[in-house]
Amino acid sequence: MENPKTPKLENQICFPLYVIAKEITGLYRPFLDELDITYPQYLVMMILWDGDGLTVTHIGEKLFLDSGTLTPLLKRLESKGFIIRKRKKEDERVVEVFLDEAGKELQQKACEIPGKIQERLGIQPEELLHLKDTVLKILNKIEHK
Amino acid sequence: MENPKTPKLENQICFPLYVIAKEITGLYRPFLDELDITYPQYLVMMILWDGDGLTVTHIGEKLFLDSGTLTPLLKRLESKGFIIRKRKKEDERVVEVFLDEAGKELQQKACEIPGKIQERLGIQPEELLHLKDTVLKILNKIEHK
DNA sequence: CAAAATTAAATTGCGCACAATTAAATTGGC
DNA sequence: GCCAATTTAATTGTGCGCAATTTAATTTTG
Repeated sequence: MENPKTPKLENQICFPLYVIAKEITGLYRPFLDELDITYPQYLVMMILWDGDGLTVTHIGEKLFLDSGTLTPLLKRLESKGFIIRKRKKEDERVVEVFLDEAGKELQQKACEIPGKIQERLGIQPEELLHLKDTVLKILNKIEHK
Repeated sequence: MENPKTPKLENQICFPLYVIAKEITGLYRPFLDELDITYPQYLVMMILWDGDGLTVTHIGEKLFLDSGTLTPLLKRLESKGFIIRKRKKEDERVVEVFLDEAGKELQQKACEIPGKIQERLGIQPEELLHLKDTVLKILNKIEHK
């Protein structure tokens, strides 16, 4: 402990972010358990509810994930009947992802989640928006270097 | 997409937090690679540099991690010579964690990291402090319910 | 004191996250 | 048209992260 420059947990900015991300996904867990999906799977489903037929690469760009993470995740969603993976005819390298029936039904059930989370968080929406703005601004800086 | 309450990625507060936590740990990676440790291992080492001899449970409370995560992580740190795990004589259930020689040497090398990260982030320290305050405030609310 | 309850860590099992490599399809250059 | 380069997913391997269970030690209780 001689060196005054020794990194300390309480000086870290990344650590609180790492913790809060874990804690908030923990808040989602009971609700997502009922839908039989995980938080990363929920992220994928949200993208597809907004319009399906996206490629694995495109989903990865939106979520900052690579095929090493997505391929097995998508296979799990497919095996549960939430999505369908189809190789594109014009380019057999590409896999397009579509909603399956159970995935469309899931959408209705998922509509209750945001409200429940907000309630559980108990924080002013403006404050959350401000936090989000700050985070997005920093993310933008990190990405563009 | 009929239901207007359908959760959307761009409305999520958790998603940007999840992304920024991943991105910032990504910034640490090249520097931590040189020390042959991961980010979670770095968190443990920071705690020990501040004073060693803590129990697994105590470390877990500081990092919000359980023994299922910590036990194998600590074994990896031990096998690399950074720490030593010792069962307490007065209570054999308890494992206390101490710095080993390589772990003390690591401390000196690690002192350069915070500066390099801050440089790479290129963000005003005040802004980071404000972000941290906001996150800690929200974390406090979540914890105490 | 002995049985029950509690506590601490380890173990098991599953699902990310990511680097590195591989396999297959497509594109571009000559 | 053919070969090299590129692109897209999939695969392999390692390390978290967490729920659930197990094991062992200690404490509490009757």
